[in-house]
Amino acid sequence: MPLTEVQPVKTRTFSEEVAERLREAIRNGSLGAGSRLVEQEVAEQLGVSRVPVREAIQMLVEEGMVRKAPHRGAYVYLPTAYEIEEISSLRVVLECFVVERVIQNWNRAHEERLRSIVAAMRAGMQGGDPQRIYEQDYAFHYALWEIAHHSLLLEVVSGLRSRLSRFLYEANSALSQEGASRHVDSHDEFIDVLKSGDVATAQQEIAIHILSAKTRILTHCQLAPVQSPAPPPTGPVAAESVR
Amino acid sequence: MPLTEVQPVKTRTFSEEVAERLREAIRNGSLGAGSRLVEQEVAEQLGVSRVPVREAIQMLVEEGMVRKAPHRGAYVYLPTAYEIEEISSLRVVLECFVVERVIQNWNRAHEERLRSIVAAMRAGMQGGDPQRIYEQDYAFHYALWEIAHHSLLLEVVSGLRSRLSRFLYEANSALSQEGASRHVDSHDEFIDVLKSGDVATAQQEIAIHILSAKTRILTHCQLAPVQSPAPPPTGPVAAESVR
DNA sequence: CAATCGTATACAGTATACAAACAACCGACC
DNA sequence: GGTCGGTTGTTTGTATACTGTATACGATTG
Repeated sequence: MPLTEVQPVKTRTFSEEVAERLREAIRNGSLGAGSRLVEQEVAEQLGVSRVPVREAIQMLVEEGMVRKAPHRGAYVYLPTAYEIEEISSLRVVLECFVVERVIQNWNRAHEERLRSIVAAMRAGMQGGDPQRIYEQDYAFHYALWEIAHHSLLLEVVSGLRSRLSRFLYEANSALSQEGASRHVDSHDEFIDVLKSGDVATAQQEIAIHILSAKTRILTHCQLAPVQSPAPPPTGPVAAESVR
Repeated sequence: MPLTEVQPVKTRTFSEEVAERLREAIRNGSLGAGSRLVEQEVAEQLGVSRVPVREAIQMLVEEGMVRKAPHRGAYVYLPTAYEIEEISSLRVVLECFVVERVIQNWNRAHEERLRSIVAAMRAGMQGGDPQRIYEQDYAFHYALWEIAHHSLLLEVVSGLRSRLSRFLYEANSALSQEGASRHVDSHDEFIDVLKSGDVATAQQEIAIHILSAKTRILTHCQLAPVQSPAPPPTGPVAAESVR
């Protein structure tokens, strides 16, 4: 018996689960910038022991959302405007590389996949569902990364984007109706460019896409005022309500 | 009191210490590809408990030296030739970006710093010290990354290079006398190009540098034979002598 | 004899307990 | 009054014990 349609049981560890909760809490703002992540507190709130919490925090450190120093603990990190610039400039370089490879690998199936994502995005827009737009925007990029067929590139560039996720969500929510509409349309136009095989134009397009996202973040989101060389926030900022 | 030149006392945790030992063991081959890293065993051999070992292994996973699957443990990973290609192609893209920024920021002090590194490299070559050549080669790149003044770029590109470190050391050791000499000279010539401000040429040079390193690795080092979708090596490959 | 299931064993995942380190506070001494 | 030094509390770092899962091997049945 082949037993198709049967998915393997997802075996997520507590660590991953905790990391997901913390990511969510940071993204939606209930864990604001500077909040200290005290292992004991988080563990009690989520009903697990400190070990999974430690590992979860470590994951967030890798992802750039949290910083920590030995014996001094972890806290939610707020990037500076300069760091947003850094991330975006790297994204431009890497996404241009992605585009180059996508065009090399281009085929009909890829086009359909991308078109359907844009369709879902448009549906979300018409339904007034910013969350869905955000998700489909991510799906679009993720599809491009996969089409590029370069697993390491995917890892790096998706990691970069995840560093912006909490701001992108916020900034895109503030998009006007016409703005969102133009945003969605630009994706369809971008597919046309990919299809035409014009690498230079496609790279220019995606660079504009990334830089406009950066601009939206810089104008709509609160960021750290200056370069912050001081590691920990001195004040005991309460880390309330993780779930 | 400004107290420049004073570095904070580095308070290394056991985790970092263990990670360093494991890295070294992998680099010098005493932990060969496919060796399983059993937490209990490593902990006993190094005289610490399992917790620091877990964290150390996690670090190596981030660095790409080790893979792990839930409930199945960790093992030393041997990249495929394709993955070496992936790493190198990304390095080309990123180092070209580095070069662009280095030229933008170029000044006299930077030139002197790079020249002195090449001088040390040449000394190591004449002294027949391949270890030193390797170190100075790293120092050269690290200096470039710093001059680019882009901390995230530094993080990403240095991480990429660390994935190659164990192979670069091996491949560069096999360099002939004249080969090493040409290698060193090429660094001085590269500084000249940077000084001239010719971005395109500098990018071409560094691309050649990276791709020749790749070729050396592919020809001199043993790599995984095929794409390895099978995560763990089934056989209980003994993990002998970590220290 | 083959295929499948049960059972044992090994090891990662998790919980709890203890020790060490940092930071803040407070008192003493210049 | 300010600085130095001890003292205490909080929090991380580490050790140990326990639980759950995966794999292998042997038992059982057709």
